[in-house]
Amino acid sequence: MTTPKNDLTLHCPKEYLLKMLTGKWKPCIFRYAVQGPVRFSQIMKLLPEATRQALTNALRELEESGILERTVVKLKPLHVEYHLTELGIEFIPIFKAVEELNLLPVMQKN
Amino acid sequence: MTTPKNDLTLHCPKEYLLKMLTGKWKPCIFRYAVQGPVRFSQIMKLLPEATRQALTNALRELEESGILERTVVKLKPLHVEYHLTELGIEFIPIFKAVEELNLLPVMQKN
DNA sequence: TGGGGTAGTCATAAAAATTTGACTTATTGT
DNA sequence: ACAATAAGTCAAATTTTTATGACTACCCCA
Repeated sequence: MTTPKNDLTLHCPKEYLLKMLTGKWKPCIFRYAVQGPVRFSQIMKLLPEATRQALTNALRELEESGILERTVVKLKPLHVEYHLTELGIEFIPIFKAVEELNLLPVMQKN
Repeated sequence: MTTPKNDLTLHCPKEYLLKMLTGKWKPCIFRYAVQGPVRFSQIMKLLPEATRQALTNALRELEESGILERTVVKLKPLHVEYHLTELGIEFIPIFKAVEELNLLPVMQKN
């Protein structure tokens, strides 16, 4: 997401933000990050079906969107931590709104 | 979206819903539909960059997700109308949450 | 000096989404 | 009967996204 390929900003600047949270793994990662800082290895365990590549892509995009920040933690076993930025925190209500949906009619289809 | 290829339901049932609203044009169409029923031709005028095909795809997916309903209006010039279903109405708060984001830090990047 | 852990990168392949351009169907106005 | 409008469909090409598998870099401990 260096320069958004499918740039919705012209027509719908706000929907463009919705796009920032989409992709196969970004929503999941976002929700983990809401709980507190997460490590790369943690995410891999939480999402065993995702490949390293897929996760680094998702994380880079979340970074470039300004939603997550990556920091190297110089401790014990040196590791990397991802945490929500101020902008990222502003996205939380969107997920709150998703949480409050009545899923039943949808889930029954599957 | 016959059967979702990238099925997030296993890990994140709710994010799967977010996916229902994404794609290049679905968010835009959804927002028009929130204002009231919209016709195919109207949407084409509102989104001149989208092709017919792209719009029919998006509309079919929104239908299959149970968000929009398609009805043929037997009047004047016979036409087709898309309007939000009950489930669709439940999605409105998600967009409300998007509306309330502080966009400035993001928009300045572009 | 050599593992083991953590966090990646890189090139390539496969799959999914989107675009292109031509063609279709039904209804209506003249 | 003819053309126009509204709402499409279809096959093929292109673009974007995601997956695969091999390889790298850094630090720490024994």
